[in-house]
Amino acid sequence: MSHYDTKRWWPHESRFEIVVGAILVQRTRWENVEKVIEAMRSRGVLTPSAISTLDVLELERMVRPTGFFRQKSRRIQRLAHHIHLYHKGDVTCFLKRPYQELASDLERMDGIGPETRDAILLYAAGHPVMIADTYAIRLCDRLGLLDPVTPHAIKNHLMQHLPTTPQTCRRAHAAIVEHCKKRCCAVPRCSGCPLLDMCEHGATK
DNA sequence: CTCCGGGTAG
DNA sequence: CTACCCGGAG
Repeated sequence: MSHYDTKRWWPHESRFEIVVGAILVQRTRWENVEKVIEAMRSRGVLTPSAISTLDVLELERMVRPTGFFRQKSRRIQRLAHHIHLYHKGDVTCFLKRPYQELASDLERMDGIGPETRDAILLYAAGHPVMIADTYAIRLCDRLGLLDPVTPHAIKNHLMQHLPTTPQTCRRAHAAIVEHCKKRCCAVPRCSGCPLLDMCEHGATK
């Protein structure tokens, strides 16, 4: 798990790219996100100001491979417009504010729920936050770690048991995603799983 | 063909 | 709970 690093986990060339990617990746495979990001890059629109003035139909065409293209394109454009309007189009300016201020700012945005908010807080803004995504929820559920498996409970649980630096949060998140992709997927591959002896789901199979 | 993926809003 | 939506795997 120590060979994970942010660049590898969330490849990017700018902070804005992380923010856009966080919305694009919702219910979507990362490979499709990369295609869209690459299309945007070659079109030269990977800045808040460029996105906010872009024809929404053109944005839709680029976003299409990640699904939910009408929603996502508009949500990205609104976010870009917000940064363009209130932060001079400077993403760093938008991100480099006190945790609470940024968090509640993100929560007001259309298309940014708890998970996307936390992903942006961790990967783009560098705040130490654990991300309770589908993977973490499924894993905790099967392990039988928490009685009510809620995102909030998972977040607290993880942050209680790990030193909460941005680095450890990223590595923990990466490790959970990797494990769930390889083993604890929708149709789990329990045989040979390193967590089998501590897993309720595996024990009953 | 069906199912699934680093969710969110109503 | 459903709608939003595409691309890939099986």
